[in-house]
Amino acid sequence: MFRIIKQDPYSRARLGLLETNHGVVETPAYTIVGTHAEVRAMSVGDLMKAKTQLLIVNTYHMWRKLGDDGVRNFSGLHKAMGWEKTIMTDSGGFQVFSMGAAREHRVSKTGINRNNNSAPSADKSLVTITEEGAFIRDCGEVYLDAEKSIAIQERLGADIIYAFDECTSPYHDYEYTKASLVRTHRWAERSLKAKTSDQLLYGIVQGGSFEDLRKESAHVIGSLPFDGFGIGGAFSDSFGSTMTETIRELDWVMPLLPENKPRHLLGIGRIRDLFYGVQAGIDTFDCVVPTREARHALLWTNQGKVDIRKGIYAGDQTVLDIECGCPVCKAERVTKDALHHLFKSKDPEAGHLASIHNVYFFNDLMRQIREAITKERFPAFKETYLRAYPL
RNA sequence: GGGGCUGUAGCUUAAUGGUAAAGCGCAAGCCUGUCUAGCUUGUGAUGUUGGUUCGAAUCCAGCCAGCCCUA
Repeated sequence: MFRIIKQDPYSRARLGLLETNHGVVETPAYTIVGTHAEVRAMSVGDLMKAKTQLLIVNTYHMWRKLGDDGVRNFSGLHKAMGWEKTIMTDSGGFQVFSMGAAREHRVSKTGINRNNNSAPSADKSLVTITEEGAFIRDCGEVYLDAEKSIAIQERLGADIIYAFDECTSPYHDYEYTKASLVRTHRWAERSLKAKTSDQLLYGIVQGGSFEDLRKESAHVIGSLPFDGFGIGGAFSDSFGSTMTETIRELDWVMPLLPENKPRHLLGIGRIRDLFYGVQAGIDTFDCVVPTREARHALLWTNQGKVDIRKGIYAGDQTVLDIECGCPVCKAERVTKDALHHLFKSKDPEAGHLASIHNVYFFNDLMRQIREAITKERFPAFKETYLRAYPL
């Protein structure tokens, strides 16, 4: 289970050990996203070398990929992936959002989607949500609900699984958000009831950006016999910009959740987010940013964020990040020039090397945060780091 | 020396005599429980001088440049 081994005297941050069926996760920790049971552009060996402790796989996508029969006969994620450490699966609730309200409202996880030039037909919601569950038009209509999600997640066999929830959009009004919240709470109880395995089941707190709903959700979900809690929702803002919304929501929610159980911030994880999340008492994070941005040539380094495609890096024979201990920077000493040209020529090795670097960078940042908490200098570390790296 | 071919953006190519397009490059931005190893925006050209025409990248002539053939 979960053990808090040190409480930060200056904030709600804590150092913990999350014991799962596949190893112990030192928290605060980063979760790398491997949607279809593989982290794009990375092998299991790469993930190990990049100090990865745990992965998250997506239930909806695995279900769609394998089919009902494939799920029934599935050998389990650990075996299928060759990954012996901790794995969590998302419930599929977020896909209901991203294919539904997110599409219709043209929003992403953290705000208005500026990349909204898609054809009008692409903006129609593909989802119909009822009290029972969600109907999704995805190459024919499919149906997902709490019992189904839990059944699939049990077959997938991750160490940590999530209750089926509905994620709301920042453009949903109070009325809708409240109705959705009540439904998510009923789905949470159904998820608990449906589970027959010894997997750890996390409940998900929703409530949008409404204080009373967030608090109500934290109270209701927090009092159910879950093994841990996810903080979900699409935020109308991220820590990265004005850092008002999400941090405010965490301040409402976190004090109401049981202290001794792990908390996971779903889908959030840029650098600022991590510091403010840890400070608020978050134990684990997951986010596609390290891997997706790596494939999009955006590298997070100790010297700041680098878009390695830019022309100034052509001919730059210095190592990507001289202060980085990752295999790409330290062992292979890959230069900015080399990475630049790999990206320019669309060589698959570009995304591969970039992913190793970014994943290592985020995992190592979490290690430094744990070390700072151990030494009781988390606030100072946070201030120093964010001053040098205001992203 | 003679003959031929070709000259459009930094590059590679479009454009029945009728608003000079595109890809790459370059530049700026975006990505947060992955339908995205991707997306958006911007930059920038008819070798040159004349002629024909209401109108020329396009037709004609001279010049310039490159390539080919030939003495």
